[in-house]
Amino acid sequence: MSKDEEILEELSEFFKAFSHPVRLKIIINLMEGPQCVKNLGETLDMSQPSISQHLSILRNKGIVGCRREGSLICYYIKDPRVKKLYNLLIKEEISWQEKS
Amino acid sequence: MSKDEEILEELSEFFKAFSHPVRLKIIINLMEGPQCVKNLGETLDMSQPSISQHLSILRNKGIVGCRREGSLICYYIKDPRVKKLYNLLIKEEISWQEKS
DNA sequence: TGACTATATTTTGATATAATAATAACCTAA
DNA sequence: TTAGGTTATTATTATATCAAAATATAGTCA
Repeated sequence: MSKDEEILEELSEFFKAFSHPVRLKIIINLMEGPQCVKNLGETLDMSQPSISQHLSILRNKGIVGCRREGSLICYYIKDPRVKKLYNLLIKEEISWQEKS
Repeated sequence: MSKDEEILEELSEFFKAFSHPVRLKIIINLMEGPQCVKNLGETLDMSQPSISQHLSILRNKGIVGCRREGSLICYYIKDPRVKKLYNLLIKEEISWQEKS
């Protein structure tokens, strides 16, 4: 695969991370700060395995990172492009998320 | 479906448009100006039905629009978010596309 | 009208993704 | 070490997406 094709592959994989409403929700939540899986599950009212699966997709793409904190595992936004994308296109659409 | 969920659905569908390398290529080409299907097919070296299928996906999401010009059908970027996204995240990655 | 060019749609089979349930792994604290 | 809480993985099934081929549609021009 040529260098150019690799770039397009990587970019399309990046966007694929945002192409599922649940993953969008997760990313939006993490934009407010690191969160443990348990909190995410409660906030989003979803089953633990489902959250965990979507987190593993985001992790494999390098979109998020995680660290253990005691008995919890904390996820955070890792890819700097996420913040840019969030500010440019996502933030303005999700008025319900606005923090004063 | 709640209003919020609809917004997330729409956003994720938008990003899904960018989650395939061929569609990225098409979008990048259209960012340089409207193109007919034939030109796209030649530029990207792909079969006509394949181009046409991806174009129809982009059309259904409102990402691109098209108009007939004589015997050709011309596609163009329609969704204003595309330009923002292109300038923010795509342009800088695709050095091979640079126009002097 | 008929032939030709350009584009779209449909169908099929292969592959990827998704949701759910079940289970495993890992930490902490008693 | 055992129990309980937290997270990850696996397996299964359903669904969606993809590529390729075949076919259909629509416009143009002789």
